[in-house]
Amino acid sequence: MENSADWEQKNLINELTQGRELAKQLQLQLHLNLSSSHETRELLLHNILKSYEKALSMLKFNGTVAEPSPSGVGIGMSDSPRSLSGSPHSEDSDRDFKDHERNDNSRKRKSMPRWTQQVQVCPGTGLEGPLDDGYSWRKYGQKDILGAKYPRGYYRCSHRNVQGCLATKQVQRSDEDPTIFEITYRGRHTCTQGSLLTPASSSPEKQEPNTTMYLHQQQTIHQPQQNQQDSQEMLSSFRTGLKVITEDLESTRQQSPFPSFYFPSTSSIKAENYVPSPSLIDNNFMGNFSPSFISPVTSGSNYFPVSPTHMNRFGGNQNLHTSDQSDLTEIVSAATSATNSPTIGLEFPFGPTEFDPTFTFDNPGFFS
DNA sequence: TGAATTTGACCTAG
DNA sequence: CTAGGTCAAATTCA
Repeated sequence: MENSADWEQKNLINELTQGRELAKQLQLQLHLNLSSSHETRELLLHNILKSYEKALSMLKFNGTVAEPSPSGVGIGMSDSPRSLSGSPHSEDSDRDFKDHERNDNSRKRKSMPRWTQQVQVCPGTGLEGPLDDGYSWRKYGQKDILGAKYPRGYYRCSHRNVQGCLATKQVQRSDEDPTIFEITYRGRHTCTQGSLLTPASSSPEKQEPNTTMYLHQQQTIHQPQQNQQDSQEMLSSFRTGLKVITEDLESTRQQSPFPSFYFPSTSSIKAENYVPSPSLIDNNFMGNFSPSFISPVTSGSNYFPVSPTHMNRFGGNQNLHTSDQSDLTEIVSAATSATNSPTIGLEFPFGPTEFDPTFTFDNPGFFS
């Protein structure tokens, strides 16, 4: 496994290097076409370069240091899927079956991709709670978190039993700004939820009353590799407002060297869990992941106020992404970076008009 | 009545 | 040992 991981890592680096080169080329092109409006593009290019470089260094670093886990290709995360090694067995006396199940879950839990999304709701609406991301979730627990003012809610896909979908999410309200909810998704949906196409409408979720409540949304991706659901989730994010903080990078995607568009991500990279397990990759994660996310860290959070209208349109056009969620990912990262950068017009792969291109990037200092 | 949520206990990782 | 995450019985809701 380590070999494969190592291999993946190399590919990743290779990929990133290419991306960097491409960015450089673009930069050159820009120089040739000196047009005022392109200045911002140049800035973006710089960001891209920086992002790639940082990612590269990170990957290299991790490659040599952390990587014991089978799936852990990347960033040094503390989670070793196998760390469960010895404990569980010794104790199953009473809970045999439970144990099995639990072990299984734990294992998967750890190796599952994880990404965070922050959503801000409008205080005035009186609506509170996480928003609907198009999937139906069932709450299975709540826990007070140390240092957090509000408890964290644990949800799992309601199709878990029926379709064995292991996707889960955690919803944590920000103590500083109660209107902001941080939603951490884990695992991908293996179920076929029609709700994706028909968002909240049919969703049983009561936590989220209406999409109109969200003003902003931010997303932090800890792990790339997702499938449609990811993109869909992201899409839904866009649907509402959006803000994304792309954070991790994984760049496992090896096939498409270049995404339809790149963006420097200004967000912070947390790289907490990074586990591109072969199986996942197999599934097709890699195929669609765009490196655009490799972003250096920037702490800020940026919000994208998007009008409901746009969002709706967004949601309504999900089919556009059926085959390539990387677009979304990219979009997401773009958005993220966008939030911090100077005014720039974004062009989304699926059509500029779908998403309000009037973003204003206000990037104070890029990442550095 | 069935389904979803709540809640306290249990388990695991760090 | 502690905090986070999950389970499952009890409770609530539609």
